[in-house]
Amino acid sequence: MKIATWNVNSLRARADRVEAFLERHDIDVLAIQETKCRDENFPWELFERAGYEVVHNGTSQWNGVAIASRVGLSDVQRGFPGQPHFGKGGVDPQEESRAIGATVGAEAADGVAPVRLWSLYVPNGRGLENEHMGYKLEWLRVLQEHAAARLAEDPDTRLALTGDWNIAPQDEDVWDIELFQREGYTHVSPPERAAFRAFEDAGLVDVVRPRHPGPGVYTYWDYTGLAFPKKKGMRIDFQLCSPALARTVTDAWIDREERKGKGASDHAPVVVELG
DNA sequence: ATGGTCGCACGGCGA
Repeated sequence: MKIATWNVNSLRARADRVEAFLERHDIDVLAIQETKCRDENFPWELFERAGYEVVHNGTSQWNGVAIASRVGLSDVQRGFPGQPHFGKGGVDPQEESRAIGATVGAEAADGVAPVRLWSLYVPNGRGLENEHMGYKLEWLRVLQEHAAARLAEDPDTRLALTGDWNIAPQDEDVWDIELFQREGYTHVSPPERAAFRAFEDAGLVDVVRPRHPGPGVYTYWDYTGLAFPKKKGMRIDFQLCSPALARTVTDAWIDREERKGKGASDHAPVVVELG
């Protein structure tokens, strides 16, 4: 079973690319971030045509997460328990469309057991002193508690937290760490990295890094300033797997080719294969 | 080349 996660930066703008990606790599399950649409604008027919069930959490033109599967899709959760809300200046806090969970793989033809999968779009943080940063850290804290509790109640759980984490956990995960530290950039700050490490401390495993160690291995390149050809990228998209699931991973990789050419998302898909 | 990159509510904001 092949599971991919991909921040598509608008599903409608990327519809042809998404369809071609699913076919090219024979993807069974796709966790999508930044659909950038509400349900009424969601391209349902794309997935129907391609033979996938799909579920979506999209409440505005921002954010939006989805899971598409051709091997079963059940027990959908829109948002995780206690997911923090955000309102500018604390006014009218809303739950943003940044998380959707579902069980996939119950109908896997290869006999692979079901997986509890989350498609996550972690808040950006925007600046070290910005109110979005506190929101980001709290959002991650509650998500980590949820994942750790699931692992504690069932150490054999097959859980995957996938998506755009908006954190570069290691110095080698950005093209110039000295620049990032000098300028006080987000994504590399100690509190953000501690928030990410807490997931690893709970037992979740980045199954891609051991197979594709850095430096220079990225999942995101800014649209501006020719960042992609200049190799100025960041590794911020991850598939974190519970120990029981990580043990069954047979391959994992980043589809850097997908970042090439006209009409690419600024993120590359991250693919994991389970045996 | 006085810009520079995309996406979304068409235009200022988010990344």
